[in-house]
Amino acid sequence: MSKDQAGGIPRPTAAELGILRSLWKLGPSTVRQVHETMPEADSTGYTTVLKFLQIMYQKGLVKRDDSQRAHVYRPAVSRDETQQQMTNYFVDNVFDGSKSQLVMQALGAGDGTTKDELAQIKELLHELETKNIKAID
Amino acid sequence: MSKDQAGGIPRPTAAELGILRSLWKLGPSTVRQVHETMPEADSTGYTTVLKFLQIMYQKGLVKRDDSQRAHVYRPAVSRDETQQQMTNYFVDNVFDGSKSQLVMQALGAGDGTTKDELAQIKELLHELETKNIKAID
DNA sequence: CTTTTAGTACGAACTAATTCGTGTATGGGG
DNA sequence: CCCCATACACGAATTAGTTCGTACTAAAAG
Repeated sequence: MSKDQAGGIPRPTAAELGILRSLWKLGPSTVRQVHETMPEADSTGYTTVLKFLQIMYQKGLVKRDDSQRAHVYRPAVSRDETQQQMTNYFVDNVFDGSKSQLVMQALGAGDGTTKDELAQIKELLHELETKNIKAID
Repeated sequence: MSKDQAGGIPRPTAAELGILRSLWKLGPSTVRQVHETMPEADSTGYTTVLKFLQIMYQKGLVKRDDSQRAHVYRPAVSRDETQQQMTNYFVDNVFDGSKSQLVMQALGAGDGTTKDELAQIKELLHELETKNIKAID
């Protein structure tokens, strides 16, 4: 079962993703800042967060400025890129590669989509439709 | 970092999901059948598959009929249910709980959506819209 | 009846991911 | 100058997931 893809930056693990989410929200931050603002702040030790940031630095998931005593970390991968990558992987493994199946499942299930969001999606859908006439047909 | 949810059946791991996918496709099957029809058949040992089915049986992910010498396994969880569950978990962790963000991401990215699929989605969207007028608004 | 074959069970090795303790350095107050 | 608070590094324990070898059993073939 393959884990990461040719050349690129590896998919973050669950814990790594949690930290990336903090960084995406906070922007460049010290270990302390990340630790303090994490949802699981009290259940996770400071050095655990530190260790993850170090690992992630090695893997190339974050960049860091160590010119100050308290190093400042920032994401090396964008939120969009990562979401894209993880969604592709997810679709392949859970929906046999069918994006539309995923979309149906997500939209179909219960609540969670407001009028505005629906409108937004509809718009995107319309755009795609016109584009696809040329692309696929 | 939580792993499974109150009371219910745990999310399958990567390898377990692979086996479930086989079972969903094949229907009730022996270990041999699952093993032979797996995409990774040659790279995965027979006893590995056996072991997973045993583990999954313990966890309640599969049911089995052991009245014959070669036990027959079948999914204890439906494909839809599982996809639903895994999608919810995924959305929570990767898209901060926003289903519509996931949908946008999935639809937006490149190819992979045919005219028919778009039409299908549009239809579902329309249904939702009318329903939601009462539900949310 | 004996041998081969196809099956289950299960321990245990191995790998990946997570978590933290301990050592050590450094900058600022007293 | 010394101490304390705060920081990084890193080994190592722990937990989760994966993989397979080996032992044992039962049916079928000879």
